[in-house]
Amino acid sequence: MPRKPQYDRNTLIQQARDIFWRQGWAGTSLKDLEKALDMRPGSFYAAFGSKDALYEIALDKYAEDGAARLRGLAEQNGPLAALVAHTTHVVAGADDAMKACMLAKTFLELHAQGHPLADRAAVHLANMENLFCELFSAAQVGGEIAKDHDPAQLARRYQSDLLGLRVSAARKDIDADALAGDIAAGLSTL
Amino acid sequence: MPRKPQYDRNTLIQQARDIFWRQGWAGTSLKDLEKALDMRPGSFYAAFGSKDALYEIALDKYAEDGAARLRGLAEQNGPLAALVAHTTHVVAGADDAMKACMLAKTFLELHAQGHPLADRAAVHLANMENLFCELFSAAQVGGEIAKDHDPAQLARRYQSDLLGLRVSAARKDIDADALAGDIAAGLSTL
DNA sequence: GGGTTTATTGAGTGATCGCTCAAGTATATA
DNA sequence: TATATACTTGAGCGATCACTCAATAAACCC
Repeated sequence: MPRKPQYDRNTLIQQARDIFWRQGWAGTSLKDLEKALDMRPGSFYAAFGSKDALYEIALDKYAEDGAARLRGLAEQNGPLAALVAHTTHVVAGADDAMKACMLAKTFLELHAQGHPLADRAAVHLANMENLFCELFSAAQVGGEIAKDHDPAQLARRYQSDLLGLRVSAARKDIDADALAGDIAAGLSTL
Repeated sequence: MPRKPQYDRNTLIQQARDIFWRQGWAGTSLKDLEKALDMRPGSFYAAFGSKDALYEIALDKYAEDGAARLRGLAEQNGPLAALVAHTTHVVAGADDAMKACMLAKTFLELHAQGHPLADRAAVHLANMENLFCELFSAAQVGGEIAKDHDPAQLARRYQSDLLGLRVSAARKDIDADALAGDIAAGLSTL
């Protein structure tokens, strides 16, 4: 009976994630999305419901992919090496505007308006901080870092450092690799 | 002959700076400004020319006031103590959304659009980084920190840490004072 | 192939955006 | 008090915003 959609939903979500990530919430119009996804308004709203709904899907995908990637690194190379590798990886992309964290950008843009997406971004940030905490704990258990540190404190500080790095990395007058190296070096002295 | 304006221009700029700082560029409509400044459109455009022009004035004031404050701290307490005090001061305000740096918020929001205000914010960030560099240099000359550091590297790292701190401080689930303490403590071990 | 179901199209909705301008008002000098 | 010179007002401009919906086209089952 039915007719199947022409598009691949997952691809569309990835494209939407990238354009939202780069341009932000207010900076991305429906015209931008229609152009990037090659969809007409009717199809768009049939598929996703609203701009906000798609943003939420894209934000969730961003957070899930990031966490999954770090978990994969930890399984392969151990917790501390994963954190070190993660530090340099997050600023390795080509697009400057996408070096900054989408969660941070979303939170900063929408927090003052009380927008639900800001709360959701904050939850994702907290989850990521918890993952960092787990990895620091595991690194302690494995003897990679000294026992006299509080993993939660290390996680809070590391996430803050990462956010700063990723804001700085979006600037073209900052040597992001050197800055990432400084932060990664700090991890190795724990 | 003429008639003097009812408002105090400097006060208006401060109010505009605060609302832009909190709500961002796209998040602040002319209606918001008219309400906050108690001005009708005609007066607004006679006084400032455009929303962008006022944002630029507000951004410049933000940057100048911040730099002047830090310079004052350095003259009173010396360069290193100034940096330590600055760290805790920037996250001491009451409004969460104004704990994040206005320069960073502006840059992140407008960079991808190629908006001139993003470039201006980046210049202000670079100027602030240079001021940090001067203070680290002075701290070295004064023997407050070891000689084997590169002041420019310290400045880059410190600014990045500050930006991360100020993003984190906007979240209500983060202990900003503790995080600021961690960063300030790091300064004292140099 | 006929009938059903769903995807797709694109003109068009009301609301809001930043902004203009002619008319009115207040203050200074003469 | 008369006149000149601003400042202030607010209705309303065209453009763009996110979004809707009736009409059309395509793919499936029988």
